[in-house]
Amino acid sequence: MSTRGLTIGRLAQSAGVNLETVRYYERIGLMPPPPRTHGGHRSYAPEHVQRLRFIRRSRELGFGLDAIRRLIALSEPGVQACCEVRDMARDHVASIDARIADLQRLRGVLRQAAADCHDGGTVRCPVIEVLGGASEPRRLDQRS
Amino acid sequence: MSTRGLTIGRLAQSAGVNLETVRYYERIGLMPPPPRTHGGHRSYAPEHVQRLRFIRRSRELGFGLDAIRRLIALSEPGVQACCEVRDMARDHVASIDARIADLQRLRGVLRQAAADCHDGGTVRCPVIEVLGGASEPRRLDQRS
DNA sequence: CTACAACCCGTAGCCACTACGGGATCAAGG
DNA sequence: CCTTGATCCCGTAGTGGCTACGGGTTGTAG
Repeated sequence: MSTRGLTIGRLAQSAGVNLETVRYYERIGLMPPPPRTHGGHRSYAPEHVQRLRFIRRSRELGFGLDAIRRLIALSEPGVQACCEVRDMARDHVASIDARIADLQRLRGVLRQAAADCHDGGTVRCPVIEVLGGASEPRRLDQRS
Repeated sequence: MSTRGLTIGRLAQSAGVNLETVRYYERIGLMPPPPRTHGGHRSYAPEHVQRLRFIRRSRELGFGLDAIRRLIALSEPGVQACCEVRDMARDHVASIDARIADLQRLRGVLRQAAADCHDGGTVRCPVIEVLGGASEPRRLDQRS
């Protein structure tokens, strides 16, 4: 056969994604199961590259896989869903704003503590003091 | 016994941490295994509250559990390790800065795309266009 | 036809928890 | 003393988004 498709490795490479990740996306239904060769190897068409790039770019922009699933559905041709997509983008911007604000607060506290440590003039380490200090209960999120 | 310690529930409550999380911290060696009552229930002393608060506060400030382990070791009385602690704080500030910069970039792209969507004058959805577009390979991190 | 790369699949690991289930224990009230 | 109900015990599995491993099969270039 002359016009056979891309192997999973080439697909992954041309979309800039790990090979194992492609299989993972297929398992969770984010990439469609492609046709197989006689021997069972996956054989992809150029549309698959498009789709995988779309997913990667969306991930880069911070969307979760569920959101990406929705974005894919909304971007199907024939679906007039620009407003919904725009709203998702706006919501996401808002959550990014919140994350940034959060990080800036942490940054402030830590920088100050590290700065106080400047010339070792204090008896106790100011950073440790900050860590030991009390604070309002605040929910921890799952990031490091 | 009159002066018996706190139950795990009270400890968790007074440090503002989930009860299951305390047991998790013990499993991974972040909290020491406390004495037990006759019937096998954990019995904590006030120092444990201190330590758990330290951990929670460090988590809030974005340190990972391994880093916290190091911070705890460095904050033991008698250890003169203020500089190392300060360096850890500085490193952490740097990584927070990187994350903020990253998020601000995403934010810019998304906001622009959402703004272009303003009055539906375009044929295709600008947000979808952005998601479909190419970009430099960039490592994805594990956050949503 | 033989090497060897690339693929197959299932499973387990990562982080930092959180949740569940079925049983034991504790403290207070009757 | 006995019951009741809250709390605790432990082990295990699930979360998100991958990544890695191992042992076997297939595809392809020389």
